[in-house]
Parts: sequence; structure tokens; C-alpha cells
Amino acid sequence: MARRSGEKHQVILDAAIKTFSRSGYHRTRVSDIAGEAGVADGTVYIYFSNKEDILISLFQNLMNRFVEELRTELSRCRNANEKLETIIDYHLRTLGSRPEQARVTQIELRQIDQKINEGISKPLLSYFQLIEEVIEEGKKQALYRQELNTRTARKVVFGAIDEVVTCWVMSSKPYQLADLKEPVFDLLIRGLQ
Amino acid sequence: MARRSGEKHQVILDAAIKTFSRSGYHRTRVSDIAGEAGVADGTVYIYFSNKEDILISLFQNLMNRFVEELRTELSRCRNANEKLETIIDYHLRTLGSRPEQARVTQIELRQIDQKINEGISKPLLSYFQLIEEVIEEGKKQALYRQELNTRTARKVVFGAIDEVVTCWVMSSKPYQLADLKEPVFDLLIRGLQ
Amino acid sequence: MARRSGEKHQVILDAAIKTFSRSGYHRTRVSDIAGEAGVADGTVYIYFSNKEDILISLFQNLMNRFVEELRTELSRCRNANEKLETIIDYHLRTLGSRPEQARVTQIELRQIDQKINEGISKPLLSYFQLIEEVIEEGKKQALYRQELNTRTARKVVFGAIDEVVTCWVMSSKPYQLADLKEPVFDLLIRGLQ
Amino acid sequence: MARRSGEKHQVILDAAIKTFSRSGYHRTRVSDIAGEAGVADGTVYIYFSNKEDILISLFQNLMNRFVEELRTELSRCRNANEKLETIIDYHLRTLGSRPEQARVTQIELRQIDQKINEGISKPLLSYFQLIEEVIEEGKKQALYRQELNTRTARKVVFGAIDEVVTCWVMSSKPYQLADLKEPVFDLLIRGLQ
DNA sequence: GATGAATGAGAGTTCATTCAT
DNA sequence: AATGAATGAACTCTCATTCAT
Repeated sequence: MARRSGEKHQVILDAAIKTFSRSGYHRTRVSDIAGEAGVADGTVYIYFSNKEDILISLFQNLMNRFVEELRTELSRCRNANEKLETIIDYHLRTLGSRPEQARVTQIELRQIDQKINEGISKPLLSYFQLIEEVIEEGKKQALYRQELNTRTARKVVFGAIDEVVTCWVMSSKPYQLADLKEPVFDLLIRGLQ
Repeated sequence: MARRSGEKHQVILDAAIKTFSRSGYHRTRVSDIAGEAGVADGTVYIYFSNKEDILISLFQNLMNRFVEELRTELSRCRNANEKLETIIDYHLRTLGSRPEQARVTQIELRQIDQKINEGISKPLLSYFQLIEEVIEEGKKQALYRQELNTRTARKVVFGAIDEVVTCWVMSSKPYQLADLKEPVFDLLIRGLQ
Repeated sequence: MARRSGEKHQVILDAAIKTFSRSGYHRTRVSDIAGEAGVADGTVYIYFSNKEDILISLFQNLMNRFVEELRTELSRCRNANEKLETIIDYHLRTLGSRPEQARVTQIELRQIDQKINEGISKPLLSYFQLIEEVIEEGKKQALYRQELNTRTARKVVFGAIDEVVTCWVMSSKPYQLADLKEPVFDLLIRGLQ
Repeated sequence: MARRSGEKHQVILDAAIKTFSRSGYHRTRVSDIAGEAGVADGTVYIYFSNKEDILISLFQNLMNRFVEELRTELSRCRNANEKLETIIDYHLRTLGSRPEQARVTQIELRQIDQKINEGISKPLLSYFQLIEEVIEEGKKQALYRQELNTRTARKVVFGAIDEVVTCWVMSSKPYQLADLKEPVFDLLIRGLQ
């Protein structure tokens, strides 16, 4: 049964990012990943229970690290506004500097079946949770309107950032993704106030 | 069953919405669509060149009608604010009343290969175009800030609405999608002003 | 049931020679033949019972005319040697001047199933019969050896001519097929004497 | 089943001869070959790129062995006449003792598309080459006429033998193919002299 | 007789997954 | 733990043939 650690575990995950990003989830064969990782096809199944498991593990890995590091950066902020700015900045900066990861997150991850989304939802929910915490904090700090519906506001915030990333991924990337931080932050902060 | 010429085209398209929505694009066999449509497998290939073509035609069909009707509604509005409100309202109302179409648009459509996205991009771009026109109009009418980057603003607006729809589709739909119009509009309008 | 006459019967047969020659029997669709003939797909089935029937009818048509005309030419000959020369000449001249027919005869006709060969065998047998008659005549006229096995001799004669045609069809046809009459006749006549 | 590496390649080839000979190339399904070989359908595609590849590999295999063994036999001959006799004898003996192989060579092999013929031409050409060498040798040894066109003579020789085999394959085989060696050789040798 | 839209059986090929070594 | 040959279920698409008009 799927070992979740070991050096090869990570090697396969790295190979998967590359191949998924290059060819897309459905076009990538397990043997492609194995080849890229320099292991035998069967070895993949020692570390992952199936192909979908690789994609989900990939996302969970990335997302956990993402949220963890983001929480660290947020701990240095003094108020909700700074935190929101940090969220947008970190999100755009991280994916902007890792196009392969961005492609997997924005495109490939959405190619899997409904039921599997559960594996994706969990780590994503912790990010949603984080954003909602910041909005709540902003309301407590009287920075944002009291009547603001936190959940809806979170959707707007996340949706805005997410769309900006998707557009960048789908484009030929003629601009720096991080450069969009200012206008996006500006728009969202005014919306919340 | 399909008496008039050309009727089968639509029958197959309707069947495709149902089956894609029910089972997802990759899990749907062409024979499932044919069965749902009450035609033979081969008949599908008289009207569509392949499975992907069905999905793309589906989206183009829906999106063209969507943009067309939306433009009609917008023609009744007096200013950019009313238009923005109409866009959000129409978007949420339309998809909120057609969960199957919403599922296809939000989920299944994103499951196809990169190159095929071209077929999707075109009709989507006309919607993006529409939103940008409204934002530009708002700037001209001095309703929105002059320094607003129209393209980025459009991404934020579309991303916000889109995320709201996606969350609803993924949920067990315990609320009316259209009910989110107010808070979303409120947030976005403040962001633009 | 397949009507064996009518103007369209011949139109379809002519279209079949072209398409079979161009694309090969298995690569040719019935709709290709219909298209080339300028009739509807279904019309083909008024005149022929199925696709194989077209190929067989084609061959029978060609072969009957071939043997008939050849017999006429032979009637002008005075002895077996002249007749053999005429056979070789006529065979090479006829196929050499109709590359499409040659292609169908040499290549496409051999692409059909065993049991169907019966339809091909019959008209071919009358050609074999003709050759054997000439050899027998040659023996009677003391032109050829008495101990000659007529059947085997016929196989050698036909095989030689047939191979010469096949090589020409498969080649880019940089020479006139009829030019091979002399050396082929020379070889065979010496073999028979 | 298939213990030693590479053994399956031959097992599949052997199964292919049987099934092609029994049902014909087009009537044989890949799963029939796999079944006859006692392997899974997919296994066939590990060793061959597609169905056509099986037929071509089959022929190349047989033909290479054929020419190789024939060359060995020819090395024992003292002059062109003996060699020509050996060629005819070996050709008829080999195919006469392996009716399945003969059927594939004479009938099924000619059922494939033009472009694929390239795969067939090469090994066949080496046989043609061999025959031409012998004819040339006969001319040098003053056994055959100097003015003989070697290429045409080769076509006559090969065509004669080939036709004899084809007739035998198509018949119910009431005679020994090898028994035709004498009359065929007799006819051809006189033609060449 | 003619049409051509509709049919649906059919088959080649792929590839995730397994398991003997 | 690692391998990679073998598996076989799965699925798209083609096209000869039919038949209502």
C-alpha cells in the first residue's frame, strides 16, 4: 500500500509536475511519469495507489506548503489590510515563479472526476478558511463593512485572484504575474471597505 | 424523434448536456450520448466530427445565446452601474436556473485539452469583451476610477462571478445562486468606484 | 435485387475502376464510388448487391470483353506461334494502355476473400482455357513438344505475362509495357518448342 | 508459455501464420491471433506496432530464411543450370511442404495497401536479385543466350514459378507441388538457352 | 427508380494496473 | 524495494447496408 514518504516519492512527484504540466493530466501516461522519474512503471504503484492519487498528492503537497508558508508570512502583518495584500502578493508571486505548478493547479487539477475532488477540497478549504479569517479580522478591526457577508467576500477575493492566474497561465505570459498585485489589491480592498 | 431536418443536431446537444453533467466529460461514452438522444452511435458522427467537437459545439451554442441575450438585456440599461448589475444578475440567474448547463460550463468544459481551448476561447472572449466595454463605459461616465486597469478589472469581475458559480455547482446547492447578486454586486461596484 | 443493366450500371462500374485504382479496394468506400459516379449511395445497391459484387462484376466485365476481343484477334492467326504472339501482345497492349484497369486486375482484385474468388475464377478460367487451346494446337501442329504438359505450360505462360504486368504496375512505369512482348515471346516460344 | 525472452515474438508470428492462412488477413482479428498465441490482446502490441506490422514481419522473417537457405543450397551447385533447377526445386519444395506459409505468401500478403508493400518489396527484391545473378552467370558460362534481357528473363522465371504455386494453393491440392519441378524447369531452361 | 439520412455491428489500439521474479 | 512484461477492459470511430420518402 502506497508509501507516503521516501526519496522516490518526491522524485515521482517532481516528475509528475513536469509531465502533467507538459502534456496535461489525461495525455500523460503513468509510464511517462515513471520514465521522467527514472523508475520502473511498477515502482510508481509502490508510492501511489493510482494515477489520480499522484495528482491529488501533488496538489495536497503543494497546497499544504503554500498555506503553511503563507501563514508564516501573515504572522508578520499588523492588520487585515496588510494580510490581504500579503495573500494576493504571495499567491501571485508563488505561482508566477513556478509556471509548471501554476499550470497543474489552474488547469490539470480541474480535469479529474467529481468524487476525487474531495481530495482536492480539503487542502483548498484550509486556504479558503485562511482568507475568511482575514476578512473576519478586518471586520473586527472595523476596516471592512460589518454587514459584509464573509463567505461571499471570500469567494470574490479568491475568484478574482484565481482568474488572474488562469489568464496568465493560458496566455503566452508576456507580463509578470506579480505585477498585477497592486490593481487587484486596490480593487478588492475598496470592495471590502 | 427527429422529424425535421437539423433537429437531431439539437437533440444530440441536449443529450450531451445531460450526460456530461451527470457523468462528466471523460466518463461519458459517445454511446451514452447517442442512447440518451435516442439515435444510433454512428448518427452522432454525422453531426459532429468527434466527442470533443460535441463539447465545444455545446459551449459555443450556449455561450453565443448567453452573450446575445445578455446584450439585449444590457440595451435597456441607462448606465454602467445598471449594466454591471445586469451582468451579474443575468449570469447568476441563467446558470442558477440551469444547473446542468452550469455544471458543464464550470467543470466539464475545463477537462479538455489545451489545443481545444481555442474553440472555447472565442465565444468566451466575446463575453470578456462585453464586460470590458461596460467598465470602459463606466470610466467614461465618471462612475469608475479613471486609473482603473480595464483588463484587470474585468478579470476580477469575471473571476468573482465565476467562483461564486463554481462554489454553488460543487455544493449541494442549499441556496439560490441568484441570491448572491446583491453582495457580489456591492463588492465589485465599490471596488470599481 | 441487383439489376445487371442500365446506363447507371456502367456509370457505377466506371467510377469503381477509377476509385479502386486510385485508393485500393479496401480503402474505397461505397460512398466514394457513388460520389464519383454522381449517384446516391443507395443507388449503388440497386445495381449491385454489395461492394464485393462491384469488384467482381468489374472483373467479369473486363475479362469477358478481354477474352472476346482476344478470340477475334486470334481468328486472324494462321498457327499456334502467331496465336501465342498475339496473346502476349494483346495482353500487354491492353493493360499497358489502361493502367487503371491493370491496377485493379493485378492488385485490387487479389484483395478479396477466398470464397469470392469463385466469381473471379470463372472468367479467368476461360482465358486459361484459351491459352491451353493454343498450346494444344501448337502440339498438333508439331510446333511444340509432344511431351509438353499443357496445363503446366499454360501456368508458365500466364505466370510470365502476369508477372511482367505486375512489375510494371508496381513500378513508376518508366517503360512501355508492350515493349516487353518480344523478349517474353522469345523466351516462352523457345520453352515450348 | 513463453518463458525465454523474445519467445513470444515467435509465438505470435506462428499464431499469425495459422490465423491468416485460415481466415485471411482482413478476416483475422488481432484478438484471434492473440488467442491462438495464448497471449493477451495487448501483448501483441508489445511486439508489433500494429496488425500490418505482423503480416510484414511474418513475410520478412520467412523470406529472409528462404533466401538464406536457398543461397546455401546454391553454393553446392556447379553451374547456372544446376542453380536454376535448385531454385525451382527449393521454391516448390518449401512452399509445397508448408501450405499455410504458401497461402500467406501467395494470397494474404497481396491484400495489403500499396505503401506497405515497401516492407514486402525489400526481402522480395533480394530473391529477385538472386535469380538475376544466376541468369547472368548462365550468360557468362555461355549456357544462356547473350542477348537475353536478364530482367525480363527473371520476371518470366519468377512469374512462372509463382503462378504454379498460386494455382496449387487455390486448388484442393490433389498433387504434389514439387512434382511440377521437372516440366517447369524444362520449359524455362529451353527458353533461356 | 432514386435518394441519403440513419443505422449499429465491429475491430484496432491504448494504457492503468498487476505480479512473478 | 524494484522491476517491466504482461494483462484485458474499455472506447472511439468507420462504413457497408437499409429503407422511408
